[in-house]
Amino acid sequence: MVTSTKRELRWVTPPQQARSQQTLDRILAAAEVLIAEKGFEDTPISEIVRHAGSSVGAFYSRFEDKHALLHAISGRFVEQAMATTDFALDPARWNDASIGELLHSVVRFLVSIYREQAGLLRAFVIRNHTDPEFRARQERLTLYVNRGVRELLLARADEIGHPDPELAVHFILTLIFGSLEYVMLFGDMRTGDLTLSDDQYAGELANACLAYLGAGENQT
Amino acid sequence: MVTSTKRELRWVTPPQQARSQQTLDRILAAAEVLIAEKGFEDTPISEIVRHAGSSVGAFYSRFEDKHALLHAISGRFVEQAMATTDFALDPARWNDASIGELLHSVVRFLVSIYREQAGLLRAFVIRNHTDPEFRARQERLTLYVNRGVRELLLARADEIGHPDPELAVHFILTLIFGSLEYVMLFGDMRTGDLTLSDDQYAGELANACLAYLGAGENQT
DNA sequence: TGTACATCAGTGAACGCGCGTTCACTGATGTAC
DNA sequence: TGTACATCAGTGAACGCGCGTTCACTGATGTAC
Repeated sequence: MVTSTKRELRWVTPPQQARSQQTLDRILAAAEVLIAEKGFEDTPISEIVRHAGSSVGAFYSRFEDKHALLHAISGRFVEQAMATTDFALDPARWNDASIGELLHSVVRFLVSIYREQAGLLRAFVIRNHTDPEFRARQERLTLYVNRGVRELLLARADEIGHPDPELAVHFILTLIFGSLEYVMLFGDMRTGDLTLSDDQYAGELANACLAYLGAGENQT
Repeated sequence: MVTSTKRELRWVTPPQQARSQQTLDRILAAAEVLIAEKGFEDTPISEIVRHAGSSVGAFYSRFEDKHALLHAISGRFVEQAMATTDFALDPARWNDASIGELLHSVVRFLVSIYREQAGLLRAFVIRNHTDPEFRARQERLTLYVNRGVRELLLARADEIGHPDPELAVHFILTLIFGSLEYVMLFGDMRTGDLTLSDDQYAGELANACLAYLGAGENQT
C-alpha cells in the first residue's frame, strides 16, 4: 500500500483534494478502457478526457505527459499482478501437488488472465516493442513471475528428467509467455482451421512443458 | 517471376524507364535498411529518399502512399520466403529422415532466418499488430510454412505418440513461431541470467516439440 | 460568523511540431516525320 | 540527321492535419484572523 503510493508519485502528481482524486480516478478508468480497446497510440488525450468528463488541462495537472499515463496504468497493473503472484504461487498452497498439477494450474490461470486482460496486455506489449524504459518495467513483472514458478518447479527437481533442470525451467517459461502472447494477444487468425477452447489450449501448453521437462506422465 | 511482377503492381507503379527502375531499387534498398533498423513508423519518407539519393516526389510517383512501401517490401519478402519454403520442405529432401532430424533441421533453419532478418521481421510483426490487411498478408506466409511442415510431419504420423496428431502438429507450430517471436525478436532482456546460443536454443525448442509430440527419443 | 486571501482544480482555445502528401515546375528520354 | 512534341522522371518548397502541450483565465476549497 505505502510502496504503491510512493511509486505512483513518479508518474502522477498526487491530488490534494478529494475532488481532484476523483477526476484522476475517472481519467485513469476511461484511459484503461479506451487503451484496451484501441491501443495507446490510437487514443488521443482529448478523447480520454472527454470520456472522463474532464478536460485536457486537468489531465496535464496530474500527468507530466502522455507517457506518464501509460506508466501509471502499467504501474498499477504490475503491483496487482505481483500481489496476485505472491498469493497464487505461495509454496504453502502447493505442498502436496505434483509438478503436473502445478503446471496445469498455473498455465490455466495465466490463460484466464490473458483472456480477461487481453486489451491492456496488448497495449503493454506493443509499447514494449518500442520503448525500452517501459519494457524494463514489464520485464520486472515477468522476472517476478518467473522466479516464483521457478522455485516451485525446482523444489520438485527430482520429478524432472531434463539433464539441466535450471535451464529447462527457464526455457519453458519463455515457451509459455511467448505462446500466450502469440496465440492469445495477436492470434485471432492464427488458429487456422483448428479452434481450441481456452482450457484445451492451456492443457496442451502445460503438457508440452511437462513432456519437455521429462516429468513423468502428462495429466489433464 | 511473372506472378511476382503482377503482384507488385498492386503496390508499386511500374517504372517505364531503366532510370526510374534504378531509383525505385535504391529507394527500396534504403527503406529496407532503415526500417529494419528503426522500424516503419520511426522512419520518415524524407529520410529514406535522402539515403537513396532521391526525392519525395520521386517516391510518390512510384508509391501511392507510405503504406504501399511496406507492402512492397513485405511482398518481396513473402515471395522469397515461399520459394525458400518450397525448396527447403520439398518432401524429396527428407525421404529417409526421422521426425527428430526433420524438426531439428527445420527449427535450426528458422532460428537462423530470424537471426539474420530480425530487423525486418520485427517491423512486420509490429505492423501486424495494428494493421489487419497487412496481417492477413503475413498470415498467408505463416500458413504456407505451416502446411509444408505439417505434411512432412503427418507423413510420419506413426512416429507420433500424441492422441491427435493433426492438432498436435498445428499446436507445435504456434509454439515455434510464438517462441521465435518472443525470444528472438523482442527478447534481448528476457534471457535473464541464462544465455543460450542460437544452436542450443534451437535444440531445446525442437526437443520440446518432439517431447510433446511423443516422438520417441529426442536427438541433438 | 464573516471576510480576505492563498492555493488547488479545472477549462478549452491557441500553439507548434512532425511528417505525410501535393503540386507547379525543370530536366531527360523517346518517337514521329 | 535533325527538329518538334509527348511522355516519363525527378525536384523540393509549401500545405494541411492530427495531436500533444501550453497558458491565461475562471471557479472551488481551505485557512487566517
